[in-house]
Amino acid sequence: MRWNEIDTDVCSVARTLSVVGDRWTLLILRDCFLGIRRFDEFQKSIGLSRHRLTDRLNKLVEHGLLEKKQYQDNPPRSEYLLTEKGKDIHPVLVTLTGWGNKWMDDGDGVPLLYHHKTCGHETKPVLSCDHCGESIEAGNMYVAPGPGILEKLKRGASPGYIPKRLLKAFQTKFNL
Amino acid sequence: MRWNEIDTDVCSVARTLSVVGDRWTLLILRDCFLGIRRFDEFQKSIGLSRHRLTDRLNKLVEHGLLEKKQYQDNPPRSEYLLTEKGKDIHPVLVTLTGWGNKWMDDGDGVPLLYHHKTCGHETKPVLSCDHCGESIEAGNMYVAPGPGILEKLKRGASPGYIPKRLLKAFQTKFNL
DNA sequence: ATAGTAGGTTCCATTTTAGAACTTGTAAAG
DNA sequence: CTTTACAAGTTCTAAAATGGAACCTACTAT
Repeated sequence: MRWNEIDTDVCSVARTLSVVGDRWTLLILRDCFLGIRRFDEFQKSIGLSRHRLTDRLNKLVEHGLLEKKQYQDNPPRSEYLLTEKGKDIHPVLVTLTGWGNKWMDDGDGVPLLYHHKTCGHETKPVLSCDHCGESIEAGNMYVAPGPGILEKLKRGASPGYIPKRLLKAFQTKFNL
Repeated sequence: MRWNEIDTDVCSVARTLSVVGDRWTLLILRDCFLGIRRFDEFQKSIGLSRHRLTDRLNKLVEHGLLEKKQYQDNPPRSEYLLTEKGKDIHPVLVTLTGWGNKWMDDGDGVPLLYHHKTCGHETKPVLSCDHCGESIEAGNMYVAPGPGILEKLKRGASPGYIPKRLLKAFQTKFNL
């Protein structure tokens, strides 16, 4: 399978990765959250080739995570700004950072610390349930088929990535 | 810059991506959380070439996110199990899923829904502060230099990705 | 007149990847 | 006792993606 086919997978992880799942793209978005907006700033900050950067920025604009805005006419110069869709990537960067802070320390300690304006303290963001507020971990949650999968199952197509035993459980439970 | 150099970057996002930031690796981990353990299951589920799969699984074992465990001797057959370090990737997958659910719907609705065992309800996990419990968003948090960056600044090296204005703010605030 | 800045594009050598075929060892089916 | 299937890889080759350097354009400052 080619990478550019995974955006049609019936999986939100795969679909998200089809947009941000290549080398560099998440680093570009990291930079955006740190206030970087211009081509050369991205290039110096990240160190990828100008060639790739052009391509990645264009893709992010195409996908609607960044907006390209001309800030002067002559010569034409533009900057790249996060859209609502782009800003929504923030939790992904926060969880990636959390893992790196915990598992990829090089001995000098955590590179950057987060502070929460609301309470004024240093913070290690954790996932919690939007319903009850309690913490969400791999062990206290489970997945159920959503409309996206049920729709495909009804049409006879089964999303390949769902393990057989899970699929059977779904079929039994939902009479498919 | 080559991709395999980014693990030395003074940034937890970059360091994390040096492990899970290529095509396929996060899909392999997604499968692990769905209960997949064996080579052929991964291959059928994800559809990447066997060649790549071998390589990715080996890297995940090398980095300590998966453990390779022989479950029969003759012929030798093994399965890949999540370690503690691997299980800690869960929040990353959850936030990626959240973004995909919101922004990459193909019209059929959300593929998979999360349920929270603790409260019994469907849940959309959100990030919250481990100190006060209130929500964490891009707008109500900020970054400060941690020991990892301060250490490098004292040695005269400045992590390239920090924007100049942010670096200056750090230097003023911390007398560097 | 020369150098610098900003935002690219073009070219080529190198690296990475996909896909198919092949391997090894066992067990089950005809 | 020969073929087929399964599991987990390995090997090979063509195609695609990438990094790095050089080039281009249109100003501005020295």
